[in-house]
Amino acid sequence: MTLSQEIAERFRTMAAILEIRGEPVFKSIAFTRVARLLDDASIDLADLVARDALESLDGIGKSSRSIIVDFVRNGRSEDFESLASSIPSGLIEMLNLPGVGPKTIALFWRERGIESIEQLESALNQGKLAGLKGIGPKKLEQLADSIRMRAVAQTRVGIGHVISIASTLLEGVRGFAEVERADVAGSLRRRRETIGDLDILAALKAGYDGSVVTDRFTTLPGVREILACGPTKASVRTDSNLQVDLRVVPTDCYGAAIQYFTGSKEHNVKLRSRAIERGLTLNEWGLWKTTDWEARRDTVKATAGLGIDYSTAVASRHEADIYAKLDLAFIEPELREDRGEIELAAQNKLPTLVVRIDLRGELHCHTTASDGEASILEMAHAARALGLDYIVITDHSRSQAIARGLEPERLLQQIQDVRRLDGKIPGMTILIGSEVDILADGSLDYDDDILQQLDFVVASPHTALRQDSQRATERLLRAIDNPYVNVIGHPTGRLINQRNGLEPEWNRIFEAAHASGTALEINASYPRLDLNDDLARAAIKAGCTLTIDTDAHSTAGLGEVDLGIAVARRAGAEAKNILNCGTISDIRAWVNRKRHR
DNA sequence: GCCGTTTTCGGCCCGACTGTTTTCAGTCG
Repeated sequence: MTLSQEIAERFRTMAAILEIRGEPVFKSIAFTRVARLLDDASIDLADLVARDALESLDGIGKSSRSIIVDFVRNGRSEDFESLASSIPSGLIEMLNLPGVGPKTIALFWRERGIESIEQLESALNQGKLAGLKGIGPKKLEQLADSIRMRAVAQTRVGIGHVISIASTLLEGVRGFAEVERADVAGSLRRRRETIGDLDILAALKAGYDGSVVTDRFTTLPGVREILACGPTKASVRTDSNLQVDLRVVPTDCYGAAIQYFTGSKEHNVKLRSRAIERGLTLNEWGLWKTTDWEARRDTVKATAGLGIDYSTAVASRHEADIYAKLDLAFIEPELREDRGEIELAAQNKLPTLVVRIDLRGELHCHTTASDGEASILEMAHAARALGLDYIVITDHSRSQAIARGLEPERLLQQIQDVRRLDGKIPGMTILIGSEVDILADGSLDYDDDILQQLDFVVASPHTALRQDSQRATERLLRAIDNPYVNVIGHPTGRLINQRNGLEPEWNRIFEAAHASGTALEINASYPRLDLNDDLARAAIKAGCTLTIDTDAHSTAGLGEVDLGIAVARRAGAEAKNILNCGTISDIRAWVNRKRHR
């Protein structure tokens, strides 16, 4: 975690405290906003503080600036500490309990002296919560459930696990006779790397009752528990403990609804402010002239949106119309995080995001020579069948003994094999490379006289992934400095929800990679997705070139690139930012330029 | 707490569902 991200956590804590203290919500919103700003991997906090330029960031004012400066200069902040000591620290954790919010926490604390989840649990067991205003038998039952479930409920699930569950449920909903169409919304549609809960949106055919759809949804296979079920919304928990929300809307406002339920929340908040500036109101039913909407609001509430005439809406049926009528270019779901995309859309300066067909080659994959399942030729054929023009064979280097990493002699033999096979498949160029280990000290697993015989070199860290930031920085810088290294493979070594991987000083890494002509990989295999979206975004901002590689260990693996594309799109990447969206000549030029610099 | 081609004060997005209520507060996204 960088210093900036650590300070972001402090601001989140302060926001939580303000909520529990019952301060005006806008204070905690402001602190949460500062936290989001500080999460951005590309900001150089030390530099901003040194230049006294913090307040140039939209959302940071006097108070926040002073707190940040204190943390950066002294490692602590009196403002933070006095706020933190104003409530017991155990209260903050209670916010994680589903169904428990700041008001409830404050009530328990004030009326019953409860200061932690543990105390809440024992008070519950001893019946001490009975008689509190607004707390009835159902609420007590829900509390007990929340406490029991808290360990599992806290973690967001990796996108690789959610996708198959989502497609099964989506297929189920699409099968209902009353449903015109259905899609995934929420963070899965935005392709975030982890998913809190799954959102599905269904369009109801004219003349049908939404309750029929939500009721039937709760009986789909895999549904374990029903959390809520009304005429327009149902919430369930699956056998795999994933919460799934279904929303049912009339077809006439499907576009507004999919926009609304795709989020992110922050993106939508800003969009609605933009609507207000134009005398409009934006909600899940449509974009309306505010006066029109106010005349309809009561009807909508009474009929769940079925009793209104959508032809008077400024936009409702098509998602693209919502953006167009707000004078914005269409914003792809992957960009909807309020990271500047609305401002870019207003100036028609959004990036043209990379798409799968932009990819022309694979730069990182394995064969039976190390731990892959297919031969060189089988991999090359499969790549050609996917429409690719070139493939680089990059088996593991010798230190990866467990993956049958190649000793220099076997690598030299493989060079001969590839030279012999290249040209056998029309339209496909086969290159010989290696995924060479970056050892803990930054030295490489092969000598330069071996590396210089290869067409392309991926250098990756596989071990010593817990080393401190300074050593990690020196390690990666040393690898980047090697003239034969063309891309750093899965630069952090992280695995989603399993390990954090290396946390070097990214500004130095990006600068060196850019200056030396070394690409940085977005490894598309789950659970790697490494670099992640934030770091990839910062890398592009720093002028770096990226690759999108499958790291395939089988012919099927070569096709599993979509999550990597998604990461690149979330980073705002265009084809020109991605090395393997170039031709084979571009790849050779990339290699030669670094060797002769 | 932050911000300003309507504002340096007065706003700050919007609605669904639940539970405990006789009309609404709290939570959630």
